[in-house]
Amino acid sequence: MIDIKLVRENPNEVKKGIAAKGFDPDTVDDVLALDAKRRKLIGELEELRAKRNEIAKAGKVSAEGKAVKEAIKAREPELAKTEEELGRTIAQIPNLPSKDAPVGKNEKENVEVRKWGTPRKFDFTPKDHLELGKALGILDFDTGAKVAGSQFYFLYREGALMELALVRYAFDLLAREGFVPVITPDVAKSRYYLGTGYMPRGNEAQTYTLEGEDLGLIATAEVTLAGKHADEVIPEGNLPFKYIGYSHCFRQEAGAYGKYSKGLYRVHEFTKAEMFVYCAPEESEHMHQLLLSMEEKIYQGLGLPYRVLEMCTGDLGAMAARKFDIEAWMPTRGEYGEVTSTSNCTDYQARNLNIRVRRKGGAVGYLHMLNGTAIATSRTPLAILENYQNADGSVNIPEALQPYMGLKVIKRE
RNA sequence: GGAGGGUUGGCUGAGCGGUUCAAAGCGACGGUCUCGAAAACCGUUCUCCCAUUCGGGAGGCACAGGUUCGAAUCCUGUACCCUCCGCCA
Repeated sequence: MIDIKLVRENPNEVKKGIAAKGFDPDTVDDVLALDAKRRKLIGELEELRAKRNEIAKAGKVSAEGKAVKEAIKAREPELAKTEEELGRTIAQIPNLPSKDAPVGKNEKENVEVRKWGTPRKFDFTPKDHLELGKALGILDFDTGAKVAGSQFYFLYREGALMELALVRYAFDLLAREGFVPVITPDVAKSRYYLGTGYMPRGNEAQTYTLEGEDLGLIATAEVTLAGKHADEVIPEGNLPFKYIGYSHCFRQEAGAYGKYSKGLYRVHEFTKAEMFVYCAPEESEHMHQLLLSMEEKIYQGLGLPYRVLEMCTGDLGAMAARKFDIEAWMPTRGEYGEVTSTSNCTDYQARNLNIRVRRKGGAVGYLHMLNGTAIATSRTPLAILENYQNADGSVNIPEALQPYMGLKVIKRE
């Protein structure tokens, strides 16, 4: 949620930020009107309550007291309704983009920050990961579809081992950097998936919900790691908290079909190691760069050529003030494809989940929250299979994973 | 799944229908003292609304309803935590 005070005091700046993100700036006027209405109702109601308190002091049954009670009861629903409406409306205002975020309408205007590595030139026609995985007997979408539906898959043998190796590789690397390894639940209550911005309904619905329960399958450990400290006030001296979380991730991907959606690029369930940071506001920009540098370290370690993109304002989404993606080279696509994303959500999620910091001076305020992909074990194996393939259909294992897998190449005799 | 017990400001913890407009302690912050610090002493330390200078008012005791002139306190429902039993990886 955005700071209502910011909307009141600086409506034009808020409108500008909203418009840059491609959201409707008129929402600001709706919020201001509802806020004014709310304050007027509070004034009236408080006057009545003061009267009630005065009458109650007399300490006896009174007809006037009864009348005031009825008047209060009659007015309270209108305030409740206004506040509910205000809450719903203000939730539609996204986090404002950072001043550093490049202005742009959509993903076409994202800015390439840098490139690392050189895409390999093949002296044979490279196969895509589906063909490679099937021939090697390590990746099986057919059985996934049979048992769970389309866009689910089974992993076998080295495919299964590679997933575990990738997770372990990322966990070991990040634990050395001071991130606390965490395994979280794969489900969370609605408050947490909604508070982190994952909707179960609508055009871009992500979250699967459990029938008859206030629970949803998480789309990322960001949800559970953000929920971990909900309603807490954390002493400044204890920050930052840096976590590397493991979870399965479930996504409806409603309406997300395109030419690159096949195979491991877009699936309903995958495993992910996700970084998550809580820090003081003035530290968040630095932490964001730290998360990005961790991601680059991971992909450099895997020897996958990549480029870093900074999202323009129009492609930031509601939560992020600033966001970087890493795109790894995907040979059969002939271009780079997203494998990580790191967002600085500033105080926006913290306000949703009521997570605050107690400053050294004694003041209390919302802290900043950031997330970043370490390894998604769907898209990263995709990139490994395609980049490390040999003419005979075997696939080399990146050096960094060899100790975890105990082999150097995946091949079938 | 069954039976009990519990949930109070940053923390510990009183209160169990009207001198409590949530006691007390701890911690934190400001001040006095000091060359400086510690100790001691004084003050501040939930949220919202109005005045925005002194201040005034309302709400808040897990959450949502209800009873009452008056609810942290009584009633109903829900969530979570603890103990025991059952079932089970």
